[in-house]
Amino acid sequence: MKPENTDCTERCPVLETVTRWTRRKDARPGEILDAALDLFVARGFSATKVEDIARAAGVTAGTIYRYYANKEDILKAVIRESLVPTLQEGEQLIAQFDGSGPELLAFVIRTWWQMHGATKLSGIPKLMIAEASNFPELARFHREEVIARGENLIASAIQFGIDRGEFRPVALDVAVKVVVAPVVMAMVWKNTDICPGLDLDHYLEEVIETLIHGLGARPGDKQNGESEA
Amino acid sequence: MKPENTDCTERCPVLETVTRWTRRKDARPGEILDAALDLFVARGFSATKVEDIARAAGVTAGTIYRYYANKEDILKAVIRESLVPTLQEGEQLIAQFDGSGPELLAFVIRTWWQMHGATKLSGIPKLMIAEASNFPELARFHREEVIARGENLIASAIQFGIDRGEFRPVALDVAVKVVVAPVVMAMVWKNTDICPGLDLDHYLEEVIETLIHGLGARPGDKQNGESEA
DNA sequence: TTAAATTAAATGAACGTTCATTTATTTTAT
DNA sequence: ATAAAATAAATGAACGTTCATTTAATTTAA
Repeated sequence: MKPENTDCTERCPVLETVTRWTRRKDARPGEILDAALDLFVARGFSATKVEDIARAAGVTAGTIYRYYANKEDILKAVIRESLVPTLQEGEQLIAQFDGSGPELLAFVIRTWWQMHGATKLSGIPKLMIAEASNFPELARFHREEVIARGENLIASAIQFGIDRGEFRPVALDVAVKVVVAPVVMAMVWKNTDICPGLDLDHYLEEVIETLIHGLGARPGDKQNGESEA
Repeated sequence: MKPENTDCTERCPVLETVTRWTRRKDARPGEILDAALDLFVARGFSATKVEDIARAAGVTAGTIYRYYANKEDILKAVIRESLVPTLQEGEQLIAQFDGSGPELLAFVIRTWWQMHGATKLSGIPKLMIAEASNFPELARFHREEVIARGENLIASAIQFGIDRGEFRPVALDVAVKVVVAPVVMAMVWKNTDICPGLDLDHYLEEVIETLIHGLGARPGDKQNGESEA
């Protein structure tokens, strides 16, 4: 009986030949990023050790430096490969959507939650909030690659509703934050035990309800572009 | 001409005698907490070195351990001494308030912002979001001493509006989060450069407007406690 | 045989905490 | 009052870890 295979690095099927490890140049990066996302989300960027990522990915710390220049580079890659693609997908979904402004806004929030909130990606906002000030280059990357595009997406949905007279003519940059804030907080709460018992789905539906009626056009509203009375 | 007094620790007036330091048993703790809050907020808990706090407070690292058992204890003291008292103050203000439900909600949010958002204390939510999972005891302390009391405060304001028929009968625990989220995010944004150009006061007024109308009672609402039709 | 992939060990800086020692202040005894 | 004695504040160096990154040695695959 063989000893338990506790720290064998191979994951691919190995039949007869007992090799200590196998060369898997193409599979490594993905496995490293998978492990890194899990750990970054659970413990934060600083608190995650490169060696932990390595162990979770079935390699040694040294190996990681063959694929990524440094720890920051790992997180950038995680964002680039797993988060950014979903934004493109989201942009397409919105372009195809057919319905009212309020319906579009609800759709955007629910889709956002399905694609991020309900997945491991929900941990990234907390990560960036926590580490942005200590890793400015990381913050810049995230702002340009993720936030800017995500907010454009929300902005277009709100503008759509304003144009149809269903939302009041709020300042777009501010309104975007009003929509973004409760959703981002939901992701933060999901990845912290700050709010143990909260039913996030219930919360989100209430957010949608509140936003749609809170942003809704009202009798006395002046039209977009009009000057003060 | 004397050499510049670069690292002299004394802050009290010293006339002739050049002393390396003075004993200031009663002044030290406050100065240490002041410095600690600044640094914790700016850099996060983990990233703040005890020696940095010491230097900023005009003492040495060793001195800090005369007053606080460890780094976590410093943060607890900061919260206990600077944040918790403002909650008591807030509770009183609300008890005295005279006005409608929507007016009370707006008052609570503006007061909260004046007392926390506009001060250094605004950095604490970011701090807790960032470190809660790595310092469970700190998280528990914050949840019990700060969050629980703060949410009771919000809850009572919303309940007041529901009782007067001005707000619709939302689930209280969820509604509290709907109110809390955009304010907490404002504090987070204020302490990160995630949203560089945002006008937070404008944002907050829009949040208030949106919440009041979003939570507002509407013709078809069933009364609190009624069963489904 | 060789080059690329991977490991394992080494490096060096950082940091929370401890503690022996120094120094300022307070108390005591005269 | 005063000076010696006692107390307690504060220092600063050192310890013991931890951890990102580097380097050298090994293993694999072609």
